[in-house]
Amino acid sequence: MPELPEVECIRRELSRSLCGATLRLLWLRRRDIVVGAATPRALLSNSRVHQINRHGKQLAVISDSGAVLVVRLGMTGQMLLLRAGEKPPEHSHAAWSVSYARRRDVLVFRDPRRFGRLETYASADAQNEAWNTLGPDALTISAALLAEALASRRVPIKSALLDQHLIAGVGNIYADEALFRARVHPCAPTNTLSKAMFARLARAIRTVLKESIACGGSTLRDYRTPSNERGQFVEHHRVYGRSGLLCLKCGTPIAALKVSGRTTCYCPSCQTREPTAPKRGGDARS
DNA sequence: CGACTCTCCTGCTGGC
DNA sequence: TGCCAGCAGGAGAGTC
Repeated sequence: MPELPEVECIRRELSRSLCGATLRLLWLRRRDIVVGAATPRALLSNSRVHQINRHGKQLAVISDSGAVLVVRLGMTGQMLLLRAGEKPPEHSHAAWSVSYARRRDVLVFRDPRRFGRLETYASADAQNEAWNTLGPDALTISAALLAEALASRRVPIKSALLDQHLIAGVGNIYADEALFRARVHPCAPTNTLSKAMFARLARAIRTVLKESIACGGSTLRDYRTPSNERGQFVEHHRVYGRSGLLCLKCGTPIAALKVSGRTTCYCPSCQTREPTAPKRGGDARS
């Protein structure tokens, strides 16, 4: 499922392919995936792509006309670039022709499970207003910002990390991976985390997201880049999807439980529920 | 407001 | 071999 690293990989590839090109809406097979006006104009038909931005897991395609199309991929959403004439795969809901200087391609929004959405905005201001309800972007989150966003919550830290209004971009995979790297138990109440724990967690979130981007993201099953490539970061997962296997650090079997209804994998030995007791001579180094 | 639970969706998996 | 329940999960809506 696309989380921040996957969406960032998609953004980079789409930026290379679409910026400066003109889109034309070819078809919209399902009106119900569109939030807002679903007119060709709102869907950027006959608009030139100026820029593609990302915040958290969302993409914003900014057009020269001022209209903005926000793409939310949900669990199984894909933005695919097909050659003209290539048959769009099943569950493709919208398609645009992409005019370049010399060739044409087809951009397709595909989403089998249909948790994804296309949101249309008449202006960048309207779109910014929507993004302002999201928390700070996880890729550059600082310890201070993370603590500020979360510290007053009493829910398990894992639940807080999944709430896009608190911090944007972390989903189930990277929440588990970051908590493991920060040695924080997923059920630890957020308001009991020490300053040192928030510092480790912020660093772990940035690191794991950057490493995943460098690997092209994590493909469990559905995720593909616009040119249909799989991401390779699954091979670097330390806890997610490793329930019952041994912790790579200490050899304890990785455990699984449910937090906020989400499968959560963690190492019962490496990840502590309580702040580390300060050692003689000061708090543990991060 | 915060914290839960429910709901939307399809495709894969495991049990019988 | 075939059927079906169960599960996966992002995020908004609804409830308390």
